[in-house]
Amino acid sequence: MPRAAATKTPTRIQRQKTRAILDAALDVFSQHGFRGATLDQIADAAGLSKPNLLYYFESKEAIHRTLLNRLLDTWLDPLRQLDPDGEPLREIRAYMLRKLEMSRDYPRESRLFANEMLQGAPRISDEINGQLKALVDEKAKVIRGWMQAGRLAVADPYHLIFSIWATTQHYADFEVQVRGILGAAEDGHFHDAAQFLTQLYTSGLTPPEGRTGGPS
Amino acid sequence: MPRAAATKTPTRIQRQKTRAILDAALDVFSQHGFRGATLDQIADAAGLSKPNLLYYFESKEAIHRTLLNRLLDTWLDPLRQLDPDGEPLREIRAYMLRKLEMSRDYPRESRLFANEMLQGAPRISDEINGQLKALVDEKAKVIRGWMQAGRLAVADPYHLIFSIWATTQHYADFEVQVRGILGAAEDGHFHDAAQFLTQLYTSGLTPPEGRTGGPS
DNA sequence: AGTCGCTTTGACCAATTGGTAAAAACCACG
DNA sequence: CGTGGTTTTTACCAATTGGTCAAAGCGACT
Repeated sequence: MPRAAATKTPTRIQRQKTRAILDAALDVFSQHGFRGATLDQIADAAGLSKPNLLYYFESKEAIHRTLLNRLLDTWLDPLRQLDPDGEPLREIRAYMLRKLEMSRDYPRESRLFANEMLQGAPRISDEINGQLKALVDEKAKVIRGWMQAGRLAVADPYHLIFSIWATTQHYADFEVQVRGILGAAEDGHFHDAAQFLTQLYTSGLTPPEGRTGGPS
Repeated sequence: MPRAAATKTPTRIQRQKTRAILDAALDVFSQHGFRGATLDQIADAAGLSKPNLLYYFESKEAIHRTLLNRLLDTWLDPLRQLDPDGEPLREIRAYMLRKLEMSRDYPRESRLFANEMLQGAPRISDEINGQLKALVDEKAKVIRGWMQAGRLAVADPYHLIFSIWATTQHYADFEVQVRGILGAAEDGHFHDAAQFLTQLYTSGLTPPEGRTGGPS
């Protein structure tokens, strides 16, 4: 029984079922939050009986914890890729677009995260005050460096990052609202969003006049 | 018994208790969502017994419905105030600031709304496709008018509105995250946010060159 | 074919959940 | 100070919830 910390080699069935469970759980948790989700719902969605589900995961919380842990890694990746040696404006825009793509490709993950935040991040606050804060601090420093070098309009780098998070995740988290107002679109309006946000951040961050640092 | 549609004059006690219940319910629902909230939690927070609570409201859903109805009204107010006859850039900025103030002063309402969206808006989709859409359509047309008159940089007005919603509500909905990264501040960093967003939208929406419409 | 370990099931539990019924307590008003 | 309506409590309920347990089923390998 895999219930006590991975027994050596996970069987093919084990990997397969675990994946099905996590996928189903992502559906349910991202929609209803931790408290609002039930094991029966998850088991149903995964095509298993509840006891069978609990054969693969110790508890409801264990499933949720697993999801959150996996999430944070991929979630922070776009920011990690922000290159201190790149061209500032291009880097910011590319970061924003990567986040937007994440919202498009992983909306459930975005909503899972949002749900956790709304609840006061009871099971993820450590990571927020740890990993996440550290990474944001680091990148904020990079951005501030660019600004001080005159290669980017001066603005608070933290709030800049927040605004990128907010605007991009909005299309996943508030998808229903967007669809309600703009109607259903094949790509969920991500193309238009990308264009709008590119423009907003381009004109919002282009430095006023002469470039200090760049080549010619 | 007030349980069957308001009996004429609501007693002082009735008004008082109903308010306490709604306030407590706002706390609980905004944190845990509809499914995740329990009547016991709400009753506790309101300082009542569960049966006593159910003396004032028919059901859990009735409480939630009441909250959502009241919410939508105040929620759309900032947008309603957007004045077609005002100075475009000032109007947009003022709207953004009003929304930001709402996030600061009514964070629970913001989270209640967010929770409902995350769940797919099962009990509010009518209003979204009705009232909300109508208002947004109307104001988007106003904004597009400003853009076509050269009084505002050209951009998709819908996505502009979405970005304002996203950036401002972020400070309420993701408050834990903001606090985790920036530390606790008296005003929850709303001053800095206001400054950043003002700058972003000002430079992002200022029309490129000659003003067409305005007085000299 | 047998068997050993992995997987699944059915029956079950205690706690919690939304909600009810009726009696008791309270309160304003004549 | 009593009385009629309002408010609150006590005692319940059936359904759902997260979770357990032992028995049954299954599958790969000898």
